[in-house]
Amino acid sequence: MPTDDGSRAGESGAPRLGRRPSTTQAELSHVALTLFAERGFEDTTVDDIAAAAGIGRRTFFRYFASKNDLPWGDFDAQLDGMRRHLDGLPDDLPLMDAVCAAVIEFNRIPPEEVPWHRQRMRLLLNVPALLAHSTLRFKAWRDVVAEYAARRLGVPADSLEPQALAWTMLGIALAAYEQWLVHEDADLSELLESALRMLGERFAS
Amino acid sequence: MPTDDGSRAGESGAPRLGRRPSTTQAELSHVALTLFAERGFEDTTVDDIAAAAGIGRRTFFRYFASKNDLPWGDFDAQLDGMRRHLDGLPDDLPLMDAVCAAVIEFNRIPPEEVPWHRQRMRLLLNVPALLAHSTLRFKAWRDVVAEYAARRLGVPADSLEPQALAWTMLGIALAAYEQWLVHEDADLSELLESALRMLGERFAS
DNA sequence: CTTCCATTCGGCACTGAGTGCCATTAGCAT
DNA sequence: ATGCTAATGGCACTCAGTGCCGAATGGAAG
Repeated sequence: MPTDDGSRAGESGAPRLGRRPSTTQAELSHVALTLFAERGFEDTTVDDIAAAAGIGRRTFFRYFASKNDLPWGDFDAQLDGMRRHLDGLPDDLPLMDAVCAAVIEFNRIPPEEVPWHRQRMRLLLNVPALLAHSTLRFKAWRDVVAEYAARRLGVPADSLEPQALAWTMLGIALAAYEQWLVHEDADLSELLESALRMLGERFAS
Repeated sequence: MPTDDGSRAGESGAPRLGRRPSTTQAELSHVALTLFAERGFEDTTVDDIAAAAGIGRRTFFRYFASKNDLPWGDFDAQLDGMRRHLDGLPDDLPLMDAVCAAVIEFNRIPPEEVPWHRQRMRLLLNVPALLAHSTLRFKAWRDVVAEYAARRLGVPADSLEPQALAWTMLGIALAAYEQWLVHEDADLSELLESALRMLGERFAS
């Protein structure tokens, strides 16, 4: 999901009432990522970003609740995608297979967006403040997995089994991401598959 | 490790030079936890804590790098303990068994400290700011696991297999903790064992 | 075109975390 | 007393985030 610059009119059939927004989340995110790449995350202030985007500092905080949210873009939309993908899977597919497939599918990225995604993830996993903040997003991700697992297992989503499973899948995904960031030529999907396979073998013993 | 109030002299055989510290990490942590229990984490300022402890605000930040570090106490010492425990295990014990044993051992807590530990963990896992900050501590925990696994497997500690394993163990531990916090009468060790067993069974299929 | 209304903008002032600087204080040794 | 060492804590500063409120913008109704 690259910055959808240009036409920022579309939207749903709402009659459009009142003053129109002067920018977009994606636009701001794009501007900020560029600044972060130049000066680094810590050395870029919210004032810098607002100024570069041509808006007031106060306005910035109407588009993003915090500076830490900038690299995440529309994560919730992604989550909805994964939720739908999971719900669309046949119930006779073994639970682990389903979850693994969803994780791999969720992290499939078009080749042309790989560089952007790499930069974003490098920021998220390497800047301490962002890594810390990520926890809150990861929780939302885990909830998607846990809720699916809970449905399949016929138990509450906050019970041990779905929760443990969700944590495990997150761990696997992040371990794969860390490898992906280190090895420029690596393929994320392959790393994920390999990590998932490894876990199965290790636990089977 | 409750607050070691009273005699704050002991230490090693250092000749003690210069002015003595006017308080301790444990003391501050204790004061803060009490305030958090009364007013909540967000509504307790660092000024409040410093005032309650009878020190200057500036001094507070010489004992703790941030307000978020207060509930963690001497986590590094705990980590050293786990590291030593792992290194002391026989090499013919299967890797997974060793790691599982260490996780359970690491989270064994004396019955009299259970209430305190519960309050601390409830804070850490329920207050968003603390949960986010926890990520950084969890990373140190994961590194201990990953380094042990790496040694046993004869691969670099930052390679996929140890990292994925470390993430998984963390996830299991936290899933167990969440259950423990919800169920007043639950036993943490049993929850951990049950979660670990579950993961094995699920992956074995 | 004017008026009304919804919605966004953005300045201002404020809180609170965290930091650098530095003079002051407390303990120990000579 | 003098000197050395280490901890203290006040002060001023930066920056993230928030509440308040008037100003700007654009569509719709008159």
